[in-house]
Amino acid sequence: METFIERIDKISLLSPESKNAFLHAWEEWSVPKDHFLVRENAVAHHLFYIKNGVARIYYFKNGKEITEWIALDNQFFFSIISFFKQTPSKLIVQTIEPAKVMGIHHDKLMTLCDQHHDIERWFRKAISGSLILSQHRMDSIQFETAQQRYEKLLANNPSIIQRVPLSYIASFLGITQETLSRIRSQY
Amino acid sequence: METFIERIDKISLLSPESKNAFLHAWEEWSVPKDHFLVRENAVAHHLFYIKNGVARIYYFKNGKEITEWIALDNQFFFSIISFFKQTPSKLIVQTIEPAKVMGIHHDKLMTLCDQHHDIERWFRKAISGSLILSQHRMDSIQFETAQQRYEKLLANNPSIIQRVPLSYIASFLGITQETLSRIRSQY
DNA sequence: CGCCGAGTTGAACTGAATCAAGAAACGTGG
DNA sequence: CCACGTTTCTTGATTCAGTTCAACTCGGCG
Repeated sequence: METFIERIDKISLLSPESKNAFLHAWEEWSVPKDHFLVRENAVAHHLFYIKNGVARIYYFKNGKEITEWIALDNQFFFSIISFFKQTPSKLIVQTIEPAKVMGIHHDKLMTLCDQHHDIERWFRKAISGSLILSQHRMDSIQFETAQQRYEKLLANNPSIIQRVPLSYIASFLGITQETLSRIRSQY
Repeated sequence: METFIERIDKISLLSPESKNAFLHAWEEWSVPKDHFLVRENAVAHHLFYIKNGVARIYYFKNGKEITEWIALDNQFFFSIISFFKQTPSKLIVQTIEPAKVMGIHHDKLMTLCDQHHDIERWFRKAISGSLILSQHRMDSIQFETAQQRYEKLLANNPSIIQRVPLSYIASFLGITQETLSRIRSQY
């Protein structure tokens, strides 16, 4: 299994000193199911990494939950707009399984970016990766059918079906629960 | 009118030396209407800034043109995935009006990012901005109706209607030309 | 046992796409 | 400056993927 350090190195290599400073800046929490990492209308102070477990990012739109992201083991995730702008947002970040979560505080990360050029580079590359992901997701939502999106999810992430309620997955795919149910019944 | 330097400063301030090195790294071209800045299946070597004129980013999907972005005066724009990965892509970047365009070569920018911490920071912040934009656009495509998207475009960018053919705008909004025409006829 | 939340199924509806003609605007050569 | 062809835009009829609303099934658990 991939470790946190391997995951960091994969994005961009750091000097030993930077790496040391960087790793010490992360906190680690063991949290139960349904634990809030960021509450509604709060500022997202942390960039997260989920070591194991599942978390999701969602919000309420006309009284309905919209799941914007689901993060499984060994993924970085954060409430993008709130974290960058350091302003409150509707987005809620919550675990949906007991989880081991790492987090680095925004201010701490900014300080480290100022002090260590290679951490700044690391962060720049991490964000580039998010931007690429975001573009792919947009393309998927705009041009793929519900069925295609579901199949892609299955292919890339088979375990998600066992671990995440159908309603969250549907919303994450940008469709209703009923539609997802109908798609699944075809198999 | 906003200058190139003001636009750079707005993203993140640079030291005088860095700014000098940075500004000298940009090339400037005066190009006619319909000039290719990046051709199909080519690698996007440049990050662009359009001083005046209009450019668009598009590609062919099942024989049809899909307009992914339209850049008007004083905007940065680039073929995101191709530029970051430095791999060929279907995306074509082309002017649709005579334009004054600035561009910085990928390798040059990477070198400057290595040499100047504050240029690295500048780039990081620029990308964060793109990521925020990308998130907003995704939200818009997923939840807003064609009408709402059109009205928002009108509000944010009234001049675009005079300067860009309807078919490009429709595709940029993620709808067909016919639908856009029907929306417009309601006024 | 009976309830309760998660998932399924059915029928009607809808926003937008598609396909197919027309109408307007545009520019190029006579 | 007009005629002609081409491109751009509009209008109409039909179709479709997915939503909505409502009822129903199933498995677990107090």
